[in-house]
Amino acid sequence: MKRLDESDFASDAVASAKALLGAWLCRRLDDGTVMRRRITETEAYCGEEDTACHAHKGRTPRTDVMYSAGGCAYVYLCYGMHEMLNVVTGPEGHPEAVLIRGVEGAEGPGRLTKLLRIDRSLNREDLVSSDRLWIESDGAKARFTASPRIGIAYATARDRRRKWRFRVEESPPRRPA
DNA sequence: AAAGTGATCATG
DNA sequence: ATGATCACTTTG
Repeated sequence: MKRLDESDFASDAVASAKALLGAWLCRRLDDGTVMRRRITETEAYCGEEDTACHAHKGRTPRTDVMYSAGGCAYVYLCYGMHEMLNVVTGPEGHPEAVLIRGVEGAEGPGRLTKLLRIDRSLNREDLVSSDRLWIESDGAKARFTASPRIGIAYATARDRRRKWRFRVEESPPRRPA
């Protein structure tokens, strides 16, 4: 098991979104407890050209963090109540991020942040060096399925159609021998 | 099906 | 200052 570093977050959001499936999202609370959950679902958001991406209208106070080099967290509040966790990827200056949509035991972007107590105080947290939030992986590639992204009705039809949502394939039900 | 909730950004 | 919008979840 290896902690992901700068090089692991350097690739584009689509590649990163696939690679993060099966990796462990790790969180250390102030009281010292550490939680680790396997990532089961991700979505890629890919630059100003991607009309589904928050940064498609350019750099604003909120999207500024997406322009930094891959490896930090982008956490924002959605619908006034759900904290959403993203991992910024790619080179500095190009706003790409992977939305973490689910971990084992907490399917749904708002549920996993609640479970792992992730909120906007972790916005801009450096996942490479932080002792509060990081990712580990054994490098194994998970089998996954690709489908269109959720909740992006505002995007162009072309971008709505892109299959940039990725989910680990469920292990086949074990049959008695 | 619809509410609940508040930050964000574009408009004035 | 105001108002529309929103990468969602829960409840009925």
